[in-house]
Amino acid sequence: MPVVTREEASAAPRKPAEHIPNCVTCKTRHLSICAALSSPELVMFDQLVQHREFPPKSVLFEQGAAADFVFSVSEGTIRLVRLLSDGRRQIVGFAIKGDFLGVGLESHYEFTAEAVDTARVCRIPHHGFETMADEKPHLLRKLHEIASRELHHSHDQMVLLGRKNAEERVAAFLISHRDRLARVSNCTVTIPLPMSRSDIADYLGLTIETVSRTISKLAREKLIVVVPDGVRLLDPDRIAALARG
Amino acid sequence: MPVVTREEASAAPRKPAEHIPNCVTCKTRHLSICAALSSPELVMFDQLVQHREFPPKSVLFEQGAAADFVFSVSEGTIRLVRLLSDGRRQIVGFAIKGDFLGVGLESHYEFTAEAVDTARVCRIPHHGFETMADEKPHLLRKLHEIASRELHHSHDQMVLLGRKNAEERVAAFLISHRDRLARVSNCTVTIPLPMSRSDIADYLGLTIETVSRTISKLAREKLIVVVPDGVRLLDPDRIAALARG
DNA sequence: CGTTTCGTTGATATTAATCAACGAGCGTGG
DNA sequence: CCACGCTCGTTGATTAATATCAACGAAACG
Repeated sequence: MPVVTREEASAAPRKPAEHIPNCVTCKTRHLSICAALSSPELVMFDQLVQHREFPPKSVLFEQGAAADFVFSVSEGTIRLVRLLSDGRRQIVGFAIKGDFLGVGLESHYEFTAEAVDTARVCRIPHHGFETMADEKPHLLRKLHEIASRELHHSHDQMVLLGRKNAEERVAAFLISHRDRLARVSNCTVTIPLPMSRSDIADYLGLTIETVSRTISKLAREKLIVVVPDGVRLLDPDRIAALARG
Repeated sequence: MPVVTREEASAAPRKPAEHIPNCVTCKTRHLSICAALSSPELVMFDQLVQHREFPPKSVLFEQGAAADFVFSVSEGTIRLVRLLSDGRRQIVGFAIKGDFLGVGLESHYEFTAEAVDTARVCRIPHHGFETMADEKPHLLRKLHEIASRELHHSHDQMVLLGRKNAEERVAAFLISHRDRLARVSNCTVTIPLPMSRSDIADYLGLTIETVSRTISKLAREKLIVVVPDGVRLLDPDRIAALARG
């Protein structure tokens, strides 16, 4: 089964040509790891950073490969994928603007990261970043805060996967995704969903069909409206209540 | 339904009377957070530490409560519990000797911790510990390593909960638990399981009955033998293969 | 020594998975 | 430009895995 064409799946990231991005003038700075850095540190950081654009379906890095880079996401959506040998897939997270990849500073990536839509990232050589973290405790502290937040979120996800039914899972996904988007944009009730039903299913431990049916059910009950590439929450409170379980 | 008697559920920890534990002479030191500390730092650490013993079913701390202490486990097994409002329960982890609780340095505990059997812990006031971490980057670095390892493990658990069947879940639990025990004791094929079937079920996102049936099935297939308060692996390799999925 | 808890096993129910079909949208190439 | 193939999402019918309900024996406990 041919899944992707050579062009779109090319692992080679594109360098954006238009204008030169800069850490100091970066608008997503305060949302990202860079919020921990002072102005002079930002200048230093800027020396390390490589700006890259990954087209849809391209791979940022592969599970098990040497973790030569860490990443800060500037734009787009990235799925974080774990595979079983027989093809079963679990998505352990979606990274969006402001998110950091490689927070564990591990020597090898523990999941594969694939662009869902066009993703722009700051790519930082692992070694340089780690050196900087070792020299600047407040950066390490920020890194630890990020890891702690992710650990907390992964516990939420364990509750979801272990104990919630399909409807609760989908509702929880919508609310959690909305909350994350709200932090980095002005999204409130209309939630863009660039990822496929298959991605959502593999994130929620369900099948495509169950996700589709559940979304249809929520729509039938007038809790949401399905819009192109997303959903709109008609009754966010009741969705949130459902999500809680 | 009276679950526990006043005596055993009393939240008040006991102070061990026999001999005075000491961080410098502590035998589990190299397994724990303390591995990051130098000798003089250990002395300093010892000033902060309160040694406490928690009887079975007693609560170390409650989800949502102010995180006044962090903990290092010296002995015993502790279950880390998340509850839904309707009583559904998800155990997000079991802490054993060498494990650290409160790794996120969060202001409020994000789960409840309950002793499964008699648990001995080093309890450290949050504030003092955090101050020390802020002053000693290598301690913070160690903390971050621990958090990263836990994050990795929680991703494994997401794969388990989202995509593995009952047999794979039980096998994975046995192998993972064995590996953790092996790091801190000489356990290899006979795995002590102080936690109840109910605990295992709530950890694996299954019911008591399914856990029981699955263990019986593995025993019937001569992959394990059920022993009092544990199991013995007859064919660790095949169990491990099952666990992988 | 009764009572309760725990683990096990059996019978049945239920949820979500699987199998299947179909239409819309999209890109490709005739 | 249109036809074709492909992917994607949706919906329906059926199956399968696990949950639920129920009963029981053994061990633990007061």
